[in-house]
Amino acid sequence: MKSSNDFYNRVFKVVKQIPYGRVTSYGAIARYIGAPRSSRTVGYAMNASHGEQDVPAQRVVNRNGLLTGKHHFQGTNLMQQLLESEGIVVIDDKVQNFKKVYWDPNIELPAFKE
DNA sequence: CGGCTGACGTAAC
DNA sequence: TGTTACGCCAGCC
Repeated sequence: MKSSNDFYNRVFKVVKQIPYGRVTSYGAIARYIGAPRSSRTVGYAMNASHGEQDVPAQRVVNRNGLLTGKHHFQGTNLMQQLLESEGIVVIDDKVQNFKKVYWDPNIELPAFKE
């Protein structure tokens, strides 16, 4: 197996492991699952995360801390509201103190374990 | 089977 | 330091 389906599965799994009040980037997840060049595909996988209620896609932003995928959410600023509800300061679709709330699975997590 | 698109990232200018 | 161009992998037409 280890096919595209697994790729999505890994992305979902990592995103689900994101702690409360923290955010991460697509590239970090991509690198963690073993696809450092598939950052774009990670975001694409997030598109399918809509079927996964346990996947806090709002905690996943780009390297700049910008809420690039907020447009894909139901509401116009639903993503921002969710992040602010977690204590994350979001101004102009940009995560403030991104360095503080940034959560890197490659650092926080020892290794990928199924 | 070929080509285009896309919630990104890095390099180059 | 800001902007532009390219690459990357997976999904869809």
